Amino acid sequence: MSGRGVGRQPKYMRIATQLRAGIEAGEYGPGQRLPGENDLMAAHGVARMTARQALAVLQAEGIVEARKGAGVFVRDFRPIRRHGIERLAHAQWGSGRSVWTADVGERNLVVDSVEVAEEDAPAAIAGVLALGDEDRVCVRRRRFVLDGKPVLLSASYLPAYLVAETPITQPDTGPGGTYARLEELGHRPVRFREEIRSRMPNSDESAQLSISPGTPVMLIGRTAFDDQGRAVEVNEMVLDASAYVLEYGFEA
Amino acid sequence: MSGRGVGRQPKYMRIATQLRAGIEAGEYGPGQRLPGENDLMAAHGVARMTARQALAVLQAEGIVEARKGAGVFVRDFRPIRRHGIERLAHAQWGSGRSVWTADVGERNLVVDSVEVAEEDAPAAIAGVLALGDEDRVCVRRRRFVLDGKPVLLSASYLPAYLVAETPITQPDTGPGGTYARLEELGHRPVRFREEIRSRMPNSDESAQLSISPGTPVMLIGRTAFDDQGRAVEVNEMVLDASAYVLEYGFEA
DNA sequence: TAGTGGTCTAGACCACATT
DNA sequence: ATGTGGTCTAGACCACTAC
Repeated sequence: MSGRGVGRQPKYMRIATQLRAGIEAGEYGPGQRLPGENDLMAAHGVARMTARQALAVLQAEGIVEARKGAGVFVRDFRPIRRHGIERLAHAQWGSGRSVWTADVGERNLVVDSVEVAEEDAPAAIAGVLALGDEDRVCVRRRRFVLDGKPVLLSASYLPAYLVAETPITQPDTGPGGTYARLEELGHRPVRFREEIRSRMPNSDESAQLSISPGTPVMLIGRTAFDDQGRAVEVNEMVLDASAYVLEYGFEA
Repeated sequence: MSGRGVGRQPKYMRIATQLRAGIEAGEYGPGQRLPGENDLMAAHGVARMTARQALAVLQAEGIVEARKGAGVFVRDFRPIRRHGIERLAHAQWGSGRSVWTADVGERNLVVDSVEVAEEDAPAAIAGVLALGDEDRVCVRRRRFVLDGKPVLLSASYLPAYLVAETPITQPDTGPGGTYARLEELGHRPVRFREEIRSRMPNSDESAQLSISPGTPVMLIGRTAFDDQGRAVEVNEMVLDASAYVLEYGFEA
């Protein structure tokens, strides 16, 4: 081999850096095709694996997307804004609107699939909801699709004995959704806590959200409390991080 | 080659899946070493590149960390909790405490480096702060280190003409920090907006936070408004996502 | 059909960390 | 000194996409 010690940097990294610069300079715009493996082999006189490695760097950074049989393309981002606080104001769900219409502006965010089940409570959930070992939970799993692309998985956990025989155990919870039903049950949510983390998706999340390599997920864990200070719902959400900006506004 | 069509899955993926299962089953605990490239080659009868690819999958998922010359190890996570709202309550900075002491509990989060400069405003910042083309900004760049590991980069932008000749242009802003000084200038922050995104780090962020492969960053963009509704500060933060949980609590 | 990215082999040398 | 992961070559066959 020749001159690896010279550049101080691995070849694949130099190639990746050069391509990245081209993208940032607008030489390759969003949606456009980059030089492929064969192009890079010829242009830089390297083996296929080395060219692949360079492209893999950009994929891992999430700025580029490989399409089998077609090429490698610059990714485009159009995240939607999720208002963490206003969207849960009582006026929103008190008036019969879906909590999800406030989010998206002109774009089309819809529920793709709903699945309701009664299950044993995972330990972490049971702890938050203050359930006993025997208590079960009602789980509402939903997937949301934006313009045809799945962007959000949601699993809502509620104490089974609390919501039994109510529309909450049905796919369609009726006007105002789960929170309006909880209010009718005497457990109006008055306080919320949201916890946000981020990590790379596991293979399951990756498949369900068809997440491209190099894209993390954001995890929102929301707990709803009634006026007794009692946790009545835990909602675990998994978001495609490239599709979302979360916003929180508050007073000092 | 033999039998790739049989398993329906690539070899490296089968190997990765098996290792992942071992980790989830506790067979390899946090901090423990996984079978290395040579082990996997022998155990599965594959070439080095294939074994590498399997380990690369787990690295990209952020659940495993390679240490050159030593081996591949299961990562350990101990995120710290950042309270997005209580921490900015007036009582916190009004009484002369640092905004950063409320966060961390027993652990040791300290400022590693401070850099203050007057610069031209980036377009996006200028827009939020409603600056003209000629206006400049005071930029306060800081890096925070938790138990020896850098976890947070912060860049605070303020209109230069507003903070000129004040302690805000000094590395040490005095008791209560920037917000206490803004209050003395008649621009007490009364409202905040935080926007949260997540993506993979660029090479600069990766280096400054020494982020391991497969770990995203969270970006918090905070805007502070005074009682005139005027934006007086924009703070752009980059967090190591494996080190943080963000928390927001609010009323319905 | 031609070209693309995806997987895989069987070698090699290197810098590095631990023993 | 040994073993580890990191880089790289030069081949190969495959499935897929676009024409």
